[in-house]
Amino acid sequence: MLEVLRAADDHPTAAEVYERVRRSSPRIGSATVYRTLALLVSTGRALELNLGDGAAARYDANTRRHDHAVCDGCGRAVDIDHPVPDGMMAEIARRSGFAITGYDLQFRGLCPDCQANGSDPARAAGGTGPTVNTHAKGALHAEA
Amino acid sequence: MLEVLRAADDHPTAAEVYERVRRSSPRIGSATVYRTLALLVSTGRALELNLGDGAAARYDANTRRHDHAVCDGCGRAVDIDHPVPDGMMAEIARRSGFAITGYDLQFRGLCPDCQANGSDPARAAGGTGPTVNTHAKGALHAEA
DNA sequence: CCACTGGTTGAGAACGACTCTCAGTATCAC
DNA sequence: GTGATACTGAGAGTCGTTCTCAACCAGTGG
Repeated sequence: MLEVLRAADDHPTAAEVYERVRRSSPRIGSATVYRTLALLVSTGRALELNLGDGAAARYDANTRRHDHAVCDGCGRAVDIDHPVPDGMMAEIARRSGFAITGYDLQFRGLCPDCQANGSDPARAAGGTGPTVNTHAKGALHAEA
Repeated sequence: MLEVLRAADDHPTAAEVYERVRRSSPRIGSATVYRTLALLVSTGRALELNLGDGAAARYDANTRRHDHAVCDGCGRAVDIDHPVPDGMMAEIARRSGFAITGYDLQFRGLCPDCQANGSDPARAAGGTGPTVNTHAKGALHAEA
């Protein structure tokens, strides 16, 4: 199961992981996939991502701290490695009174493929992309 | 409905909005609440938030661009107004190739109340907080 | 070899959040 | 009043996820 996750360069949902694992172990059940995924996350061997489109959680075998850029066109998510400056964290902790332990940053926009395919492609570059319309929710926090 | 949202200084879920609206309009149905909420979001009069704990979406009548700090203890979310520097956006756009239209930033940690009530309070300060255990998912991306 | 124990599994039911469908109702112009 | 149109509430349906439970398995002791 970890192998499946490591082999995936996209960020598969639990359902996608289930489907891929089933190719090698056809008798596996979805409960086992969810259980194992939760175990991997709790032992720090995988990361669970909520990419804010209200759709299913996604999983990532890259456990280093990193953020994501999510395409409003095809739903694809790519890794971003560009930490928020410590000074900003400290400033926010000071202003809010919170003891900040971590953060979660996602950028929204159009991936290079969707930019090339027009400004509002109908998930042209997809493949494993979700089927929900992420535009309504994708507008969340966006200020073009 | 907008009034209910504006009167709320927390970030109510759709179910909480439904419950509050029902006090003044007892015959309203949940479908109408979801429809109206979606309308408010699409016309830019409210913001929909996915606070990454896998729970229900939350709504916010504060439509200015802002971020949130979410308490791992009680689930409370407070507004943060501290934009990511433009230079960082440009750098990420350049490196990823994305046309970035917006972003979504959440900090995780313990709110002042939960810090005062011990390091792992059983949602002591709650009230309208969600009932799910956000710790498993709260660990998402956190590096204490 | 067999019985027992404890952990893991798969199937399917259950759950919560959300969306869809559809009949009923209100509103409007005529 | 009549018909067209839009909106509403109730409830069923969908989707992602979790729970339940019987079946299975490995290990242990006899």
